[in-house]
Amino acid sequence: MVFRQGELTRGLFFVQSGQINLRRFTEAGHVITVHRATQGTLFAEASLFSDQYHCDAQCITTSVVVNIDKRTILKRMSDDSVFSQEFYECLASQIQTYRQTMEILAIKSAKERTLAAVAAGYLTGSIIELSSQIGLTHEACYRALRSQTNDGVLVQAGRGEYALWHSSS
Amino acid sequence: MVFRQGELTRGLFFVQSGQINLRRFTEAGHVITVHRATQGTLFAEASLFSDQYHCDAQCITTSVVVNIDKRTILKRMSDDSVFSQEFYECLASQIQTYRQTMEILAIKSAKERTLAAVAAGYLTGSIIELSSQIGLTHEACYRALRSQTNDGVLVQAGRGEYALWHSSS
DNA sequence: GAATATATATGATCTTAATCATATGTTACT
DNA sequence: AGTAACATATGATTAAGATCATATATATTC
Repeated sequence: MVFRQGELTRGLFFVQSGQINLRRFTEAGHVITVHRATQGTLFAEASLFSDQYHCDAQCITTSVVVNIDKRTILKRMSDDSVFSQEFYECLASQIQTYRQTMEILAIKSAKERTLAAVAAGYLTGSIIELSSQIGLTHEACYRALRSQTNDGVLVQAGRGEYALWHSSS
Repeated sequence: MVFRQGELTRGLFFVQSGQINLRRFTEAGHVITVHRATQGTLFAEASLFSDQYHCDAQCITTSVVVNIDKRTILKRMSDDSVFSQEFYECLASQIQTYRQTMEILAIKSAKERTLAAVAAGYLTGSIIELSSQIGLTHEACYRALRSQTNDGVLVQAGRGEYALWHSSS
């Protein structure tokens, strides 16, 4: 557990190795995966401008993360313009990721939604993980993958591994 | 067509009126709608940090967009640390907005999802608009609003206007 | 002011994914 | 090797929302 929802922010984090799930618990008891931080990326950037973390950060594999102190980074951002710019880049790419996830979530059909998620490269971990990211039960996800495989749109590379079918090129 | 995937970036855009679809073509030939930019919002923020646009931007209605020059904004960001910080906050708050929307989208029940959206202040325009934002048909949305009103959780302020019921405080 | 378009609203039916159930394959631990 | 825990996978049933249909209220246009 890197941090918990409601804890006072102590800055953002860099993933040196492993994967970290950012999950938020709603008052209705729902668990939603807000983001999955992967090796070489930052997470909790928005914490710079809020006092409390608004989600849980939990390692899903053995991970090494580096905590980047809040005040230190705010100071460096005003001093070092190159550093500052690279930081924006990072935020902008997160926005793109969220937008894409939302577009995928907007797809009604489970079959099509699952395909879109696989096409967008969301199936890196387990299928259960994928299903929570795209708002489906894992059963519906399995069925969608099977169905797309039967249709020849996806190919099953192994147990729990699916990829887009590349027609002859 | 505002810009195409692969074109050299010339900055970001502000939507004065209309709607613009951002679409990406995957290597397998699939089309993914990454974002639909609406009136009063920015899009292609990430273009500041890359040489080429990585998606198509196509108007879906007659639209007026304002191009904000890339070098101008980058220069100002390195010169003016206050502007820079405000821009950063703008991106960070966009991320939080997306997270909230995703949280609402993650609610399975139409009734609960609609309530959450109203509670979060999403019902500013028409109910049809709300329904498209939260991934429901407008019929399901009307029914959810009626049901929550019957339960006394919402009150109907007028035709197409609903608000949270405030118990005595 | 009449005609047209659009938003609100609700009923009936149908499709789909959730839920519940069960089986098997894989990994981790002892 | 045996067991526990978990992921993958699929079948059966159920519940929920989509779809189709219709009615009315409001807004817009000529």
